[in-house]
Amino acid sequence: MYDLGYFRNHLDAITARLADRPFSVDVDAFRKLDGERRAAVSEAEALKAQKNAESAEIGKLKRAGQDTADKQQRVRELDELIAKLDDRASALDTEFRDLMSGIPNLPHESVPVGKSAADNLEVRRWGAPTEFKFEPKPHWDLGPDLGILDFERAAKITGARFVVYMGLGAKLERALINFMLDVHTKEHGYTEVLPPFAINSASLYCTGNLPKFEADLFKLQGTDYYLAPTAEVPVTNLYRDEVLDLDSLPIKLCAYTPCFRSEAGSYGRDVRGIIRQHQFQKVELVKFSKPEESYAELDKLTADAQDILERLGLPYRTVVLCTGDMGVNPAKTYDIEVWLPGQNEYKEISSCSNFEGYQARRASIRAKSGKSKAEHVHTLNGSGLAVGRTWLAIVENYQQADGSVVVPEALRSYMGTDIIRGVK
RNA sequence: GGAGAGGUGGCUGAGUGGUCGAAAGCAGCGGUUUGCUAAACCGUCGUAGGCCUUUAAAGUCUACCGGGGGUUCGAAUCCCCCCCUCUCCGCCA
Repeated sequence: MYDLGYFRNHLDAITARLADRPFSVDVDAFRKLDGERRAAVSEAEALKAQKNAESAEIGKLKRAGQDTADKQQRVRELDELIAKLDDRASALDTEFRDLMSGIPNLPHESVPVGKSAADNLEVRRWGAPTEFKFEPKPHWDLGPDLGILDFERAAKITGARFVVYMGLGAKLERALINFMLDVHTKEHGYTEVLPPFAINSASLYCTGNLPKFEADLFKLQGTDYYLAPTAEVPVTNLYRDEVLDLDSLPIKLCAYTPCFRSEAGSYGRDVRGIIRQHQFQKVELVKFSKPEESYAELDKLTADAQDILERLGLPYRTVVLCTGDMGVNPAKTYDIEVWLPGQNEYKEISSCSNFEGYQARRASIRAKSGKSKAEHVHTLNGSGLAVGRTWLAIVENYQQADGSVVVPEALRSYMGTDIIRGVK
């Protein structure tokens, strides 16, 4: 959501930059609707002012003991007129809001122009793709062979795109969660949050998941609650409708949650293994920043996520998403892609974004210090990391010729073992 | 699930039909006083939208006292529904 005054006054520049996404702002429709809406509001408000004045008059006359029947009748008639104008004004206002909330965020000036993932800009590469003296297997073979992943039973108890982790597989997931939370809280300065996993529609609206992406969510029947698609939603909404102390910024939070996504529209993509599931675990990083510091904070947040991969010895690269590949809500996004030998490619394991004031305006998250007027903060978030994808990256990168998996040094104290062998 | 009490500005809290966008206090901001600090005193201090204006400010209007509907010429105040918080009872990991 844009600031209306800013949007009006920078219409040409905004329209030009959004064309890079590509998104075409219907400028004529905007101007027309904005004009009609303002005219309708003015008209209705003028009548309301008249009505309020007459009502006050009636009060005075009554206290003076005079008859006011005529005046009351006139206000009643005025009221009918106002009701009609109000209906029109609010209909136009709703239409206008829908138009505005459908306009994607303005890409930051540092975001490269491009059409697809092929145009993303690589900004960092760490390590080299793992080399093997044998043919590496994908995790969907390694996992079941080791008895640590069970797709068939997951399909039985729930359905497709769910998985059961068994034994050391379950423990590896838990170890990763604890490892990530420990590094972020003890060394990167984040405060741990454990939010509700079910969230209401207002929260989803503020982060931009609703109304546009309702189809991607699981809704709890008979309630206004949805299963969280990411901890970004509950954690960003922590300070919805609040005025924070500017001096307390940046606020740095991290949260472990399961994430639930219906994956509507992704049929046929990543169908094998645990790359794309209806439920996956994630440790999320969220920041509330001063506007002037938000890009420095984005770089730090991205570095915090990369640090996890480096400690685990997993090769990765980081790209800036180009205008054509980024989501509608962020102003800038870094994707961190981990090397997966089983697929022979780099695959997204974290997405770190600066939303600037786009979410904060929807959610009314502001900050002030003493003399300053409350201003909207900038919100940022990124995966730190997607646990399931980290799990499979370890299994694939640390696999041995005999099918066992070496546990990365950093996880051994959490795992209580340095190797995962088959239980059969 | 049952019974009761509540939800008012950044915070605390008064306000049961018109003079209420809302007392008072705290915090903040500007100032006076003052070796410094503290204190005291004076002033100021909500948000959004419309009009006016080149913009902003100022001015003015509209809306907002948990959310939605209703009664009334007029609602923070009365009525209905919902949400949330607290207390007690029941149930329960």
